[in-house]
Amino acid sequence: MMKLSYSKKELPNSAGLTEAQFLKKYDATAYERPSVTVDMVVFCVVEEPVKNYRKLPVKKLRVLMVKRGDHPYIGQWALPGGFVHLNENFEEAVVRELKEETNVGNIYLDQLYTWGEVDRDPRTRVITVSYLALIDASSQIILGGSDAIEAKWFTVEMTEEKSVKPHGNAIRIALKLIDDLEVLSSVMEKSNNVFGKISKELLTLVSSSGIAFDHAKIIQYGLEKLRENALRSDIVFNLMPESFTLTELQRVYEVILGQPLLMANFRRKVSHMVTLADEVKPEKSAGHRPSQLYRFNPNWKRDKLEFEKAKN
Amino acid sequence: MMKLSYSKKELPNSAGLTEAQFLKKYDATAYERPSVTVDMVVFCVVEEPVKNYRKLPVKKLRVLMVKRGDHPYIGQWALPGGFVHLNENFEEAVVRELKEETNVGNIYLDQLYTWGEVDRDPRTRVITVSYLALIDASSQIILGGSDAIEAKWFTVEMTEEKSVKPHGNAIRIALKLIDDLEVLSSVMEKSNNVFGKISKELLTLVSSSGIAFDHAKIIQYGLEKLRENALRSDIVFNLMPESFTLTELQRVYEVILGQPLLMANFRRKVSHMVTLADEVKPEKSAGHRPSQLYRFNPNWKRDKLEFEKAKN
DNA sequence: ATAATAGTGTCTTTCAGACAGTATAGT
DNA sequence: ACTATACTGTCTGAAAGACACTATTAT
Repeated sequence: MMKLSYSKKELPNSAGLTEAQFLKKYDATAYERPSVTVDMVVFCVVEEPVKNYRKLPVKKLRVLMVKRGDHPYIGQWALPGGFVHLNENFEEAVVRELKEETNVGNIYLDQLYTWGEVDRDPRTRVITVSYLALIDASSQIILGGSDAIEAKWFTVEMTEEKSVKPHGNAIRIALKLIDDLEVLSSVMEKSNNVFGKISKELLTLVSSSGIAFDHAKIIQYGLEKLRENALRSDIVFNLMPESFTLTELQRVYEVILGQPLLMANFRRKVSHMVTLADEVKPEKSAGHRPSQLYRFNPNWKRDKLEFEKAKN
Repeated sequence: MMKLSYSKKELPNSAGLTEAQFLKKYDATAYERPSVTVDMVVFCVVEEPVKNYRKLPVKKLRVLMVKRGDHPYIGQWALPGGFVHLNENFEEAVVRELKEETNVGNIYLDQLYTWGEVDRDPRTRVITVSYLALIDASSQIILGGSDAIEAKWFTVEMTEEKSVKPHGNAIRIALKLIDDLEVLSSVMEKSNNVFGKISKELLTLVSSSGIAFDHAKIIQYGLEKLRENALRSDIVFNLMPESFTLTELQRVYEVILGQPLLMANFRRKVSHMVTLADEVKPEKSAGHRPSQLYRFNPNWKRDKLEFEKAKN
């Protein structure tokens, strides 16, 4: 190894500059640079009452959308989000933007994907770091923050359907965002494109009505990740209130996964992630056996390990 | 609903501008903007010969690194990558940068994570979209592309170790990048931080020797994702040559997962993803039963479905 | 009694883990 | 014969799926 007569910090570059000199001279505006934003896919699950007084309310998955007040896509609905300031981290930007539109504080955040297609915004090159946010519907959000921004929740419905294509098969995905007043919709197509021996999943936007930019794709991606992680982790509990019945929990899983689950098996699966709250759900005129309330056990992984150790 | 006298495109905003007028006036430089780069974690698996003539060569996981010729971190090793041009997509930038340093063409790419901490680069705010790239070692790469950039492969070794902390437990991760001439190393810590009821995994850099920026974290993240996906998908085949023996395939899985696998079970697991190549591995003085060659079957998912249908 | 939800027990099927056993080459 | 890799068969136990059965409440 070469013997250094400089300390690391003083090592000069090919122009003879030390690091301190180099940084002083560095021109951050030498190249044209893209805009960077964060967008949030904020999900929550709410109950919709049902006519039959004995039946349980139906759970619906909702996503938060914001009405665009300016070009481009003026009047259409977009994901909440905004530009990342130079002196803030992504998650700080997410929290700040969310505060401007809602009063949400401490929420679950997870980075989803970064969208950078050249033409995705007609104004200029805009790169969007998207985040999945999950909130508990009982901590009711007051929409409309400091700005006079129009924001509301839409019920999410997504259906998939195989479509036969000349070059291999594809899946057609229909996304509907439903509200008392309007229905937004989008059709996407997921195809398996093969480059040489490498096959890659490609999601393309076929049509979009009322949903701005490529935000339908971002919602689809967010829901897909939520589905994948629902069975592998405990993130679903971020959608639950402090205490809940196991049936309520099951309905939340079902609305995320888009399919019914068998009660006995579901309870076996989640049993080690919850603890009995030792209370019964207070219901007026339930007309059926009262249900136990449970809480999420944040230490379930450790507890499970100890339980299995004790068994052997 | 309000009746519109304008078509959507002609709808004026609050300043009375149509979309065309708005876009013409739009000043893309109004706000200060960050730099955006792509960085690639390029893995391959190579064989290291062994003294005993009968024993099989040992597989090693390698990652491609580039020597920094300028400040900051001059003389240290960094992931290959570079600035994203305004008129190119991320993957185009990745392919372009990879061409400048190697002669690699058609390779597997998958977006990993976007790193945006304010202080991660001393020059200015730099946001990095990281990509996982897998290449087959037999398609031998010639290092050093158009530029006179010094690039080479380092063997990756990562060990994890529990460390007890006052606030909950943490995992200490030691990363070593090994080469004939030098050893780079880094220590990281993965902790479970709890904010309210939300618990979040946090990876922090404890120390880094010879590895520039936060690139040790990016390598760790890339290897973690590779491990997770190795068992769930077929991406490992992107590390394999056209034809291979099942033992070779198993060794590649083992070096990724960092643990030995039982042969019989492994073969059961991968059997439906490969097809017999109807050849035997040409070996000089093997001293053991010759092994069959297999190829990856890109249609294994469809074939598996049909096979299960036929059974019922 | 009825209809609704709440909750448990258990059979079956599937799949991962462990391991014993056989096959085939070169020295 | 020995030793190395190559490959198969099968036992076992854990987990997932399916479903029957019991419990409790208001009307």
